[in-house]
Amino acid sequence: MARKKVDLTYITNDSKRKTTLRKRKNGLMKKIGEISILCGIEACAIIYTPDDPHPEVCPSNQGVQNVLSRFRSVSEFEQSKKMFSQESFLSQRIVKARAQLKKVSNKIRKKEISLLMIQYLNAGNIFDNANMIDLNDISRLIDKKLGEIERKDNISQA
Amino acid sequence: MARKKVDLTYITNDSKRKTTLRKRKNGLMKKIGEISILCGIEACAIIYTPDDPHPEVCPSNQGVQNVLSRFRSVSEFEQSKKMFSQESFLSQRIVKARAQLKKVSNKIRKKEISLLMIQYLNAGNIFDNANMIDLNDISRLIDKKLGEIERKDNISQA
DNA sequence: AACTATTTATAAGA
DNA sequence: TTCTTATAAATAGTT
Repeated sequence: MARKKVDLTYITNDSKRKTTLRKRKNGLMKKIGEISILCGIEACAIIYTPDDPHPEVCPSNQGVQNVLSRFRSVSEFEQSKKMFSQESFLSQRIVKARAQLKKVSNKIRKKEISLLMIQYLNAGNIFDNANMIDLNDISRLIDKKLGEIERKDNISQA
Repeated sequence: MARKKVDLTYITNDSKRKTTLRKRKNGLMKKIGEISILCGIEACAIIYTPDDPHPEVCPSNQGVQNVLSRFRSVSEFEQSKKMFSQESFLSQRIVKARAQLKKVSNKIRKKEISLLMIQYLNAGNIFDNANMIDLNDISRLIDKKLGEIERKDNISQA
């Protein structure tokens, strides 16, 4: 919108496109802020720019930042690798039990993931930093469910 | 913006606020569409309206819809409940094994969830309906990791 | 990065 | 709610 009516097609000129992106991104983020304040709602925009491997999230909230930084610390993945190696001492019998649990936990996990996705999509939660993207909540949920299984066997948590 | 300069504070009048929300939401969604096309990027807005328990996602893509509808079908949760009951026949020994796996799988799960969050936050994937929010991908990843554990015990998948 | 001529968005009114 | 319209805001092209 300005000197000329814009036709809604991909801008092939690289510098023009980049400029337009910068300008419109700013405008968009401003609008998000405005609608949030004016209407007392939660709104969020995610813009993925080609140069930056990380999407621009607005408003930049702590919860999202936490998850991002957590992911970036690859060390966690290294830890889990080590953990796997340590498992090698387990007996065949336990392995069979695992196959059982695997079936159950796969299902549980699917529910968990659906739930997580919903919590994320539920923008009301996105901004509730205290509750939202805290993975501990998910872990607790899992613990509870696994606890249910264990209770069925009249065994307290090992 | 119009007849009067808007002051950036919460609109207390209910009907006015609702009208403004509707208008600005439309504008915002339009802008999102424009920037996506003009700049050849992926952009996404999530707006949470008080009345609707489900946030408005733009662009409404199939992947997100799938997850939402999956969650809404509560029957799935009922199914998983039944599954848990069926587990009651399991022996003490298996229960002990479970406690072991629980520790492992909790850690795995945390990685999984971090990864999922990232995939979601990575807007480039949001729009890749074929790859993104398909929970089967996650399941496959989990299977692979559990497979790794089982391999350590020289046991093929049960 | 700043500047305008215009287009676009939209607050208020009908 | 929908349409209209005056005005504010956004922004395409320019400098």
